[in-house]
Amino acid sequence: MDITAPRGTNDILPDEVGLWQHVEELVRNAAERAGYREIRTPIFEHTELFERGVGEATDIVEKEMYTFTDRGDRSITLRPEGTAPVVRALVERGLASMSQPAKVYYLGPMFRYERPQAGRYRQFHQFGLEVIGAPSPAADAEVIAVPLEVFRSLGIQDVIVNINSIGCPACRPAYRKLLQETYRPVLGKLCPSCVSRYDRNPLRLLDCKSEACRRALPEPPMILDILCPECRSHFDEVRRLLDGLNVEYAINPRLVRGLDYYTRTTFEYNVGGIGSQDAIGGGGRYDGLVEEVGGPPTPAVGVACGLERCVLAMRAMTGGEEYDAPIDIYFVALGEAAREKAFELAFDMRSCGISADFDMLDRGMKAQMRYAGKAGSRFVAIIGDNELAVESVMLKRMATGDQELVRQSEVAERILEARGGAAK
RNA sequence: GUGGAUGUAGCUCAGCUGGCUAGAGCAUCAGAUUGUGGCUCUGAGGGUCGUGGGUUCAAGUCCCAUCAUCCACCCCA
Repeated sequence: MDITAPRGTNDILPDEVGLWQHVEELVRNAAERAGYREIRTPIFEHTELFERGVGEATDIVEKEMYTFTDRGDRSITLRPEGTAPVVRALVERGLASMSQPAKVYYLGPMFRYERPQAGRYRQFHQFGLEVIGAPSPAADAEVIAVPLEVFRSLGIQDVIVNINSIGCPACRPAYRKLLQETYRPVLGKLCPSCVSRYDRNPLRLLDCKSEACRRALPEPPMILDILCPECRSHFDEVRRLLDGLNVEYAINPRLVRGLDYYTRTTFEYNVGGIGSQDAIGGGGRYDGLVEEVGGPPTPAVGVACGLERCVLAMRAMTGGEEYDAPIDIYFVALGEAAREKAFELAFDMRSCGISADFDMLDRGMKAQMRYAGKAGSRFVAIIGDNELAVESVMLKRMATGDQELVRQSEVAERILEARGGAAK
């Protein structure tokens, strides 16, 4: 076997796809219950969108994008995140004429050229929510709280919510300057990446995990202490709303996120048991992004959550198995004429809304029965010369083993009846 | 991009300090009185031992490179 899946990609095989569909369904339910409507944007965009939107100095743009030149000599990039494309789509398609705020959700693959490890892949999936056109703290609080409902419904326990505010263009520059002043004396002791961040984005020094930096860095001033009055009250109000929902969270003044577009609220969800990539989601407010992408000045907030990490967390908690889709009836045919009849009957069943299958390998009865059993078939209909002669079928209920002769014209009715009577 | 570990059938693994035709369990397929699944028994198919070099009379077993996986750093979902 010399042709394999590209590094960092995964195949979701039929045995596990049920779990994924289950997760996706709960995501959609929660989002739509909260008034979000789905939006689907292209998998690739002009590179410039991410350079401007996500930020030139971010790791994502600097070294993680799948960028290529297409045959028309355009620079194209596989989307590394969902927010910039969503904003671009809404701005381009007439955000101004849409009812405000625009509340949308998305669900799909993202691409980042990173070194793969548990919970980190080059093609991965995210779902996200965006509220565009709402300055209110209620939007921040909602966007933080809705994914928590998804996590709960998935059985993911003990999610830690970290929140912070990183200020706005009115108060952040002063904070940056203050940070640079406090760090200047120890510049020589910092790790190389911190030295380079010192000028470009000193906020990032706050969350450096390197031991050396941890020791060298003096206790930094906290931005929460010097937020402008507007940012301060916005943050307090977000907290008050979360308290009202009984959402537990930790205020983490060191929480800085790696995308340049954030303003004010930032937050992250963490869980244990899935390895070092323990952030299952994160987001924040991005009041400047719409304008950056060419729209009118518009406040906005959003979240994004990693589905692979959610699935990992589910498996860590419960095992997350058992999402098979058993079929209703399997036709076991003996002989040429019976096979033809089974084929037709299977299609009859399907047109009645019943899931039905039949053997197409010309196998013996035993093999057909085994296949039906493994497929989780609720009923098996056996057709041989005896049944053909009386236009019937030997209908067997697999769970009990009971069987009886049923006219072919009445099989569908029987199945529907049995299904209606059952729990589901 | 950096460091560490690992890489034998579809899956989980065994294979001692290099030595004959490379094994097990599970899975798959086929049989076990001729028309009946899940249990049991029997048998079969399936591996250029990740790939490419090298050392050696001889390499799955040693060395180098490369690719991949996992873990940590980094970053984030």
